[in-house]
Amino acid sequence: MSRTARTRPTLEEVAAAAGVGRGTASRVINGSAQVSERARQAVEDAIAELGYVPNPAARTLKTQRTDAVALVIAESEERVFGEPFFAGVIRGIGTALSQARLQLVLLLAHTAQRGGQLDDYLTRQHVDGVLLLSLHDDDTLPERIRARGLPVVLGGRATEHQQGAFVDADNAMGARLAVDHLVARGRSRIATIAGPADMVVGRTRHQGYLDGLRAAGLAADASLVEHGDFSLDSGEAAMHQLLARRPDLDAVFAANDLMAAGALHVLREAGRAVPGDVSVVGFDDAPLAASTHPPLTTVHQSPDLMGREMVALLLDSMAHPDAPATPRLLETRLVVRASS
Amino acid sequence: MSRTARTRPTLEEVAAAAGVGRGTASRVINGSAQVSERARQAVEDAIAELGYVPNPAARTLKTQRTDAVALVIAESEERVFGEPFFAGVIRGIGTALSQARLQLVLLLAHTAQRGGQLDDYLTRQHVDGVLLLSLHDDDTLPERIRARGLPVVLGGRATEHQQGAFVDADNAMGARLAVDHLVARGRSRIATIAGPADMVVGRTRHQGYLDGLRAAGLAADASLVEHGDFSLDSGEAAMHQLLARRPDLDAVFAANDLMAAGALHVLREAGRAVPGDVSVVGFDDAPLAASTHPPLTTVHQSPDLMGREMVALLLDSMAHPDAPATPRLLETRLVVRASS
DNA sequence: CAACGTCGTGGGAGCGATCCCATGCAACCT
DNA sequence: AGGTTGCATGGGATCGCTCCCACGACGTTG
Repeated sequence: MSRTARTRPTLEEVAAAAGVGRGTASRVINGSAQVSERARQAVEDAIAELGYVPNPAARTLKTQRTDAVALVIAESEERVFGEPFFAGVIRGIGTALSQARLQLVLLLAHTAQRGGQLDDYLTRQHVDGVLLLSLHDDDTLPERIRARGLPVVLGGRATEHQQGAFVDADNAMGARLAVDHLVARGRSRIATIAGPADMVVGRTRHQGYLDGLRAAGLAADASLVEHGDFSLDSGEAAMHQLLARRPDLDAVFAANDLMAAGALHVLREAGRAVPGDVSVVGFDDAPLAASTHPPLTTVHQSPDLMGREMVALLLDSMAHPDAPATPRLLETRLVVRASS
Repeated sequence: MSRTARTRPTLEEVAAAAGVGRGTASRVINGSAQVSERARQAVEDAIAELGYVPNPAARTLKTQRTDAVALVIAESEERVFGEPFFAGVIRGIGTALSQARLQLVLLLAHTAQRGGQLDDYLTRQHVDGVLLLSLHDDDTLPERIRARGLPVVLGGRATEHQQGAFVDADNAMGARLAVDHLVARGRSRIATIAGPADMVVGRTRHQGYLDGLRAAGLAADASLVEHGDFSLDSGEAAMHQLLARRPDLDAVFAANDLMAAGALHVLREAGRAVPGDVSVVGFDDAPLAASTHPPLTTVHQSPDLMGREMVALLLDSMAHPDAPATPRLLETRLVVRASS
């Protein structure tokens, strides 16, 4: 523990201390069955005694595995941090990777380096696999990485027809649940504050909203649709528009909680009782959903699980490089609070 | 570019293709001056031709440098993500490290692994230096790492008398600026919604508040002090308390923007005009500060800069292992908006 | 013109692990 | 008793790089 250990001990020294050969010591460390109990004990004692830690560089050089995985986050999407949802995903990733004893190398992809520096880095020489979070529609990065023979898993889809392995929340079904719930509450003039039309999440949740209306036999009405950009401000602005256009609306489904919170403000200022006059449902089940006034009914999705599933998928493709990529849609569920 | 490159080329092959020896090729790659123009050109051409990327494991094994830096985030403080401030710090760290061509290894320290796994990882064998974000008061991790001979830099202080290298915002001066500003606006019954008393940030900003009062010749009054936990809710609760206790207050300094936003809500509901009756100043200059009603006057600090300074300090101690650690306090400045 | 730097160069040694092969030994079978 | 199997073992070769030393060619100097 408190030895000055200027230079770390090598496997050779451990073997010597244990009175065995290098090969046997290596076998103990890598958990081979072909070792006598006596030798195993001696080696383990020596390891503890000397405070031995295997040198990962030497191991990588020989095995051609790095035991590291890259998490790439596009700079333009750096809001990724700062959003509780992505924070949760990263946490899930971290947990799952550390259980698998893999290192997490964080790559914040600056526009400058996207050219080639990033691509050069994403090689078997540096990492065994790649996780990608939140890409643009047109990004060819996944294909480029795959072309280099590295397994990739995306968090969220970049397009509706995403190729390869990805993990995404079942956004359409989530939105559908929200609308079903509003219908069950007897609402019939259900407005939506949709996300940006140029983002898959936005489009998919909007589609789920439409599906829900159709299933309930309600007509889709463009005057009940307003788009926001997932920010609180945009939620407020959209709610103003909707109220002006359709003062008779009796429910609002917002594509995320932040916009729903904005809607709540505006409804309150406009003197509409929630949920008396208007029911409001959000999406995400973000921390703030529990502390709005009134607390927000919302569609729950689990960021932590998303991160863990991304890692699970990646481990799969690392183990079976030629198996076909299996996307995974994560279940959502409705959390009913006081706003509906 | 599009070659199938099943196995990456080695330095040996580059040298052969360029018609030079391994040594010369290595010199070109590492920018040695002792190379003829002709040889340099030949090697560079061969590198481009073959798509050569040096094998970092081999390099590390030989040089004993990893060219990687760990960023350790304590799990209990995982809110770190999800907060715009820390998101900015991480971004600054990422930028600075990539400019220095260092890799960022993210370690989310789970309580389980804190025991020894984490300690074992933090060795010269794995990383060249360590960045620590947001520790608990009693954490001995920095000392343990330093004992292993690894440079460490903290972001934020764990105690008032923090040993070693750290970067922190000048919180006391920032709070002082806020109070000075309120005094200049003619306010004299200045309340504060302070942070938790068991956090250095909370204590330091509170101290700055007291300093400001003293400088203005105003008496510190316990009835004008309420503590929150940096959340919006706690800001609202604190504001209720303050109003009940001191209906005559004419200004509030909140230790962060979120609590200030909570205070704004409560003041508005209580019918106090801001800034007519009460001036409000926050701390952080978080994104939300610009979109409160009214927009919030606040103390600006730059998370991005904090991240970059942490890296600068770390690079320093990596270059001069025996130089004394120099902490760095970052300037803050007041951003005056409509709330004061 | 011999002696001596200087400069560019090639290639050996070695970093610390893993893998594999050859070996020794005990146990089991005929 | 002799042969065969099986298991635990030690150590050589190897991964791809950097460092260092030795060497030849050239220019400078006494």
